[in-house]
This record gives sequence, C-alpha cells and structure tokens, in this order.
Amino acid sequence: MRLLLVEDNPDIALWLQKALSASGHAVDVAADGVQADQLLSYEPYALVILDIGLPRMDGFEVLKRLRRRGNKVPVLVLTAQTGVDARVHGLDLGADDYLGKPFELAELEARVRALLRRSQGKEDGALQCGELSFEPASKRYSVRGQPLALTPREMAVLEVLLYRQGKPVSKEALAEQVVRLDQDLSPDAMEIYVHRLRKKLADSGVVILTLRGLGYMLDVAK
Amino acid sequence: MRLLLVEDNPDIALWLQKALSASGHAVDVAADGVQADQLLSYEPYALVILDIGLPRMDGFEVLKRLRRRGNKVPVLVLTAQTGVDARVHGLDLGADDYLGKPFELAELEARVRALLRRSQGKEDGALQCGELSFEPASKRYSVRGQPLALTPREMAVLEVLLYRQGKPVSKEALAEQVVRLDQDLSPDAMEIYVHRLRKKLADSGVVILTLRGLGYMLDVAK
DNA sequence: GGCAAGCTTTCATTTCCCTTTCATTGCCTG
DNA sequence: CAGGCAATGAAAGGGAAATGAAAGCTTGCC
Repeated sequence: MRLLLVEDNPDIALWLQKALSASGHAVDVAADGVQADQLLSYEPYALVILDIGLPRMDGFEVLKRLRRRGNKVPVLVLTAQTGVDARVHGLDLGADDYLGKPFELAELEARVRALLRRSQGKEDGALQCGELSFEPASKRYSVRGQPLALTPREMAVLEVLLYRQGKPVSKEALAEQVVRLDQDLSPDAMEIYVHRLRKKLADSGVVILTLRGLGYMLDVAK
Repeated sequence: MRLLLVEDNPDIALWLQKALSASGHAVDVAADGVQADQLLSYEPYALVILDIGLPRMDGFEVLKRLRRRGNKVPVLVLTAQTGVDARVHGLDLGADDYLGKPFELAELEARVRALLRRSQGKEDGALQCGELSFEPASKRYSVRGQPLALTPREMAVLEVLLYRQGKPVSKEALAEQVVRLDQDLSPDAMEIYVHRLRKKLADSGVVILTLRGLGYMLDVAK
C-alpha cells in the first residue's frame, strides 16, 4: 500500500518511514503542509498519517482542504495536543483516527493496519464491471453514473452474475441464489429475467452471454 | 434518530431521555451493561450514550464487545472519572467522544448533533437537499427560507431520509429509526407519513421517490 | 433435418404501494 | 373539566408494477 507521511521532524519522519517500509508499505514523506497538500491533490494514497503541528500550513488545514476536494482517503492524525477539543476538531474535519504523541510504534502500526483494513472493506462495497457499478449497501446499480431502474428480482439475478463475472452461472444455481429456500421457482424463469436484464443493459457496456448448456456469464461488451 | 442511553441512575436517565426525546429522538434506555450489550447486538441505533460506571458489566466492556462485533455506531462516553487515563482508555476502545460529569445539557446535545452529523459523513451544520434545508440544532425545516410546518413524526421520518439522501431507506429501517423499542409501529404506517410529507413537500424542489421493493429515497426534483 | 436449449411474448396472478377514511389519543383553550 | 383540534396509526379498497407460467418461435449442434 502507498502511504503519505506528513511530519516535519526529520528524526521522527525517518524513524516512521523505516518502520512502515519494513511492514511492506511504500511511504512518501512530506515535511510541511503545503507540500503535503500538493502531493495529496494529484497522488493516490491508501492512507495518510498527518501531524498537526506543521510549518507553512497546519494539519487541520491540510485535512480540511483534502476533504473539501472530496478525497475520502483514510487519515490518521498525530498530535501532541491531547485535549478532547483538538480531537473533536480533527474528527469533525474528517479524520478517521487519532493518536497522541508520544505513542508506541506498535500502536501506530496496529492503527494503520486497522484503517487500511477498514478502507479495503469499504471497497468491496463497490462492485464494477465495465461501465456498470453496483453498491451493495444501497443495492443500487448505475451505468456511467446514471442509476439503473431494476426490479428486485432483476437486481438479485444481476448481483449473482456480477459477483461471478467472467464465470458462467447455471440457471439452476441462479434460481437457488435468487429465491429463498422455502420458495419454489422453475429455473426456466431465469430466462425471463435475463431477457429483461439484457434489454435494460442494452447500452451499458456489459452483456450477458449465453453459454449453451452451461448457463449465463456477465462480461464486458466488445 | 434512534438513540440508546445507557445509564444506571434512574434520575439522570429519565432527565436525559426526556431532553433527548424533546429534541425529536427516539430514546431507548438500558440500566445496566448486560442489558445494553444485548440491545446493541440486535437493535440498530444511530448513536449510543454510554455511562462507564454500570452494574453487571462496565461501560468499557460494553464498548469493547460492541467494537469487537464490528459495530461502528458512534459512542459518546459519559463518566465521572476525569483522569486522562480513563479518557484515553475509552477512546482507545473505540469511543467517539467523551464528556465528563457533571455536564451541561446543552453541551451534550451539541455533541450528539456533531456525532450524528459526522457519522453520516456530512460536514456542514445545516443539512440541505435542493431547496429544502434542515437546522439540526433547532430541528427546523424550511423551503426557500419559508419554515415548513411538520408534525413530530413527519420531522423524524424526513430527518432519516435527509441524512441518507440519495440512498434508499426501507420502510422497516425507517420504522426502526423513528420509534423506540417499547413502541409498536407497523412499517405500513410509514406509507402514511410519506404520503403526508409528499403533500407538504409538493413545491419544495425535493421529492420522495419510491423504489419498489427497496424503500424510499429523498432526491431533488427534476 | 431434427432435436434440444434458449428466446420472446402474452397474460393471469400476486405483491407492493397509494390513498382515503375513521377511531383514538393527547394537548390546548375557554 | 368539557369541548375542540391536531396528530397518529389501523384498516380497507384501488391500482400499478412485478412476477412467473405457458406457449410459440429461433438458434445452435449433431
């Protein structure tokens, strides 16, 4: 994972950079707020470790500007200020975690792991295939940002196909995933849903292929 | 929003429940740690207010178990212990904010608002959607500056929809956020509130869409 | 060609949602 | 304390969308 460490004290910066590199991360270091702000506006990072006391632009300002640009990257704030007010301030600005100095290296590493894990977990929230994307949390599909109106059954079928994109799914398997155990549904009904889905997905950059005798497969259109 | 208040002192519990209910929240009360732990494992809350000194299981343990289950609900910790150690302990366990006893009611309410706002990923004080705006501090809705007359239930429903604007909210989820545990309300009643809200929001530039099978969604009118 | 698998349309049924009505409750006011 | 009023939510009827069976048609494979 690629991290940005924003820390003006060269000793601490070097110490943390070494430790985090040893954990297998790629660590960039910014020594002041302006430099951090610039890096963050065009480089993609998986995590930011942000000191508050910085030359030229303080950490709160860096954070505020970051969030104002709509960047959702997880931010771990480091600070010597232990007051609740400072913590509340940081969290209100969109920090994801907070660590007061001095801290144990082990604790920092644990929090970095936790934040990365959490943000990775969020990403399995957005399934994509070609121009089609799916948000499991809200059960919504969209094509190039345009929401796609699907019926519940259609959503269920498409979801299964999406999770197994590039792999064939038999009609029987589909039927089992789509209805509850206590219900009875002929696998032939899948043909109807696939038919309706194909119409609605006509210009979505995604197609449902038929693999005769095997089932259906979601794939990007060519 | 539906809150859980965990407080063993009946006087304080009643006082806070009344105050928070007056702010338009649905407030359940748990009088000991075990009860709180059980409620938190199967009821959805938007916020937890957690006293530390509790019978049967202390607040730290409740918090630890809550986070271990992966529950991310915001937690505001109340405590008579003013030491930094206790505070750090609570925050390390995953508390989101910290308030020492005694406290002003106004401060508690402010922190509750801040946590609710932050947990929804919003940064502005006033929630907005199209021409409709909502002031959390005073619980007032207005359209183009004109105040909107809503009943308490209508406000509660609209608030939930507003916090999740652009995302569908099922009737069941709505019902759970709008009423307390000891109340009984059929999800079908949501249809009535939505119906009444739609009439009152007729020319507000905001519509409540029906996503069949999914729920309702607040969106700007087109 | 023949057959099986899949495609498409039709349509009755079911499910979900909208809307109105009305009994009940709690609060305000005289 | 009575009467009025607003809020609430259950019930029921109507209607639109979703569903899935049936049946005829098309396509691919031998």
